[in-house]
Amino acid sequence: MSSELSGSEGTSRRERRVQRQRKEIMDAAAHLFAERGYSATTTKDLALAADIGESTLYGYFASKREVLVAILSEKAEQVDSAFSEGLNPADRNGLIHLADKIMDIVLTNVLYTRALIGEAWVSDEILHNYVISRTNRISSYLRDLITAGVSSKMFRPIDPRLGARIVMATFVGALLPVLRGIESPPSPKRRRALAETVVSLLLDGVLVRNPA
Amino acid sequence: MSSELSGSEGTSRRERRVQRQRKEIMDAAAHLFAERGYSATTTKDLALAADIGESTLYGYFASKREVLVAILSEKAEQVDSAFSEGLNPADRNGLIHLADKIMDIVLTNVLYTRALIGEAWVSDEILHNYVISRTNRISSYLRDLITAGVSSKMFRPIDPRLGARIVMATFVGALLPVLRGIESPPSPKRRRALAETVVSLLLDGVLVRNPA
Amino acid sequence: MSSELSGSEGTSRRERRVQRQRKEIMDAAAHLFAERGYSATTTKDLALAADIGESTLYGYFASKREVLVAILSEKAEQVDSAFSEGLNPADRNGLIHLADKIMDIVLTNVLYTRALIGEAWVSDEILHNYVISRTNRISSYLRDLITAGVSSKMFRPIDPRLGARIVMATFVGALLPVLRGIESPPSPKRRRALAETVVSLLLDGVLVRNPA
Amino acid sequence: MSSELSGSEGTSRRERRVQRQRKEIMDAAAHLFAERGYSATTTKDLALAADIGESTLYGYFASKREVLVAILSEKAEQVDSAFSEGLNPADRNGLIHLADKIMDIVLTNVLYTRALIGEAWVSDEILHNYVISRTNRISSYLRDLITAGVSSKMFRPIDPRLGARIVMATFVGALLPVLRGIESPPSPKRRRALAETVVSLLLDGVLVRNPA
DNA sequence: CATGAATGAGCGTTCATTCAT
DNA sequence: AATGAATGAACGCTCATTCAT
Repeated sequence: MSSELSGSEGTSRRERRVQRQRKEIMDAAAHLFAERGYSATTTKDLALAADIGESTLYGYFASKREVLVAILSEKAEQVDSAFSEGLNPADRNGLIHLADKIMDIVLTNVLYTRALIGEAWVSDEILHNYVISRTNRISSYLRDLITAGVSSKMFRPIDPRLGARIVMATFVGALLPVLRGIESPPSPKRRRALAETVVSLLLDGVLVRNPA
Repeated sequence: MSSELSGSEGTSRRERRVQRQRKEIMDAAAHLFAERGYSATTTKDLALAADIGESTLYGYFASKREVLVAILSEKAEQVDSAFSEGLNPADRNGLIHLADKIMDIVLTNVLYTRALIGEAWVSDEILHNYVISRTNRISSYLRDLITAGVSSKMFRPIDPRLGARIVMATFVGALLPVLRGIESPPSPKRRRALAETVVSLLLDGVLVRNPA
Repeated sequence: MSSELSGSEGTSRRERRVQRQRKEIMDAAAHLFAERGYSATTTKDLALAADIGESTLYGYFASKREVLVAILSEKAEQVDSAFSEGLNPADRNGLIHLADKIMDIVLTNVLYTRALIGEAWVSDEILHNYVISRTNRISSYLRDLITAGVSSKMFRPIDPRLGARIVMATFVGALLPVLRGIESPPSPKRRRALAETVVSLLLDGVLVRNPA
Repeated sequence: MSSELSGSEGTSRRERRVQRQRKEIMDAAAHLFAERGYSATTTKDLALAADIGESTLYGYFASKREVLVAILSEKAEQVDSAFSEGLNPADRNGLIHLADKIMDIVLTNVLYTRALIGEAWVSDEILHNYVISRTNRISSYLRDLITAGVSSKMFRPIDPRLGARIVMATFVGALLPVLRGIESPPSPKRRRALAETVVSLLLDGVLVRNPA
């Protein structure tokens, strides 16, 4: 009956409150980091946005940079776990689903991703730990896919390396305006349509076939 | 006798010297802004890199931000003049040439572009004045191209808006790693090959045709 | 039944517990104050060393400075009571015993004394209340001793004021390295030997006598 | 005639001004460090005392600690150079002169020395670099002196180590009240008298000789 | 009563900009 | 025209103390 007993899994009420507060700070911070960049965001801004005293921040994070790292790490975990479910899209529908999923992950974390890219643009450490290590996995997956497509004669004989790069480039470029905040995120419906168009374009090209 | 008289066309020797100094400062600044971002670059850094006193800076620019604006404006002019020569690539070779040219412009100004993107990522003012106003023109051109292609039955009936976006996305995404400094710029030869592959992929898609 | 009633003499069980806790805090604090100084010791350090919550401290002391004052007052009491037993060393053995005793008091309270000196070095209040008021008594005792020695023709006619000062200086200087932690405290045996040497040197000087 | 030429030794007018300003800051700082200790002195205090802006400080010193180090290093140099002139006091007058000299050095640098001791009391680094390295040299010198005195049968057979320690202790203890600011520095005359008494006491002891 | 959490005040330090020369 | 020196404002961060539980 006591509060000690009420937490059955070792996460006491206090600990949960700490986690909630951390999350609130991280959300507010992601917002600011995304909007004006890490360097240009002050701890005063963070405190104000999270509605706490400036020094209270340091009860939850050891430094301003730790807030950034916590944000990015959390996001990284989410992305990793999302991709850990096997990706085996051999057909057109599978590809569309994959494209849709990637966009879903990015778009439901717009702020986090925007902050990530902003800092990765100037920090090699962030770039390698949180971007390249992730994109390498996707790139590797795409290369395998293309190689399989080519050897099964379904695809024209293109360089898998180059092909993978172009596919990724297309997605990255397509998502940038949303991440930057120029465009509002597409509805699930429009997202699906975009995925279909991209996949169709990649597979079929833009030219009319069989100009019989 | 005086320097006033020696320059008959308004660009006196003194003025030319000022312009040369401004340019040197801008080059050094572009380097630093690109590498570590505008916010994280100090005026001391700028002065050191340009080999002048910290206060001398203010003889040439009204503020640190003015240096950034000057850099971006100069770049914008270059890009605009590059695109002002009519772009009329109706055929495959014209498209390849266009792709090559865009990449050329970006890649011969890596530092400037990197600095531009870095700051446009956080500043709406920079974004609209120096990025969107530029991309809109390219986008508009691509839409026209696609519309023409579709109505002439050369292209499959795709949404010109979406098509233009995807084409641009592909280029942007492909150039990002070079801008960020992960990859070294491609040689003219490899650049041409890349342009050909991209255009080929866009036009023909990846699937084998005539699975007759 | 209540704790109020259980303690018939004013020192209830609770009060004893409070005193014990205060003592524990003071011991931990003396350690820290001695090692790094009062200013450089944080209340967090104190709480950690005393194994209590940071705010619990304020249940036992009104402020950080109160902890210091409590430490010094306790030490002052000990010293006073140690000296209150009459000091009447008229002969060489008595002097040696006195020297030994002073060193004993200081050395069994190294931490306290080190903290005291450290703070007295910068705080006039501490200096006068806890150092000078104590040293004056010893000084006065020594002056009497010397005066007696001189008038009984046992000592050469030296200024008692100056003599007392030099004797105290010798002891203070000799103990500093131990207080500062450069040297480990001497064993009782070595302490006695030191006392003998000092007294011998003071009484007899270093020159060979009667080289007759 | 130009300012370039006026500085004949490479120390330009500017450089001299910088050195003067540094010195002024160091003097003000020594005062404050001596009075309230290094930890308890803020950069604001320093700036106020030196009558400059708080940030101006950093044009002359890299950090608050650098100010301390500069003060102590300068003092160390003075002491070293003072002792570098050979110390060869074989007779009573030589000893008195030595004692007088040591006191002179310390007393003409009361503030510096007080700051030094205050910080050496809590910082091992300061203690070893600026105190022990200095005292070791004096101690070594005194041991040699005593050894010589003993082997020439002028001194009674005492342990040179212990003897040196006691001599130093006497001086240190005697100077402490002045350093701490309890007593004003003695006049040269009184200083000489003190030196004579100390040496006399050390050599002859306090007891009357030839109690025939 | 003990405590983790919160915080205002202030710390040492940096920086874009101005000023005196 | 060029600059070293100066600085107010603000930075990221710490700390003695208070408060809610």
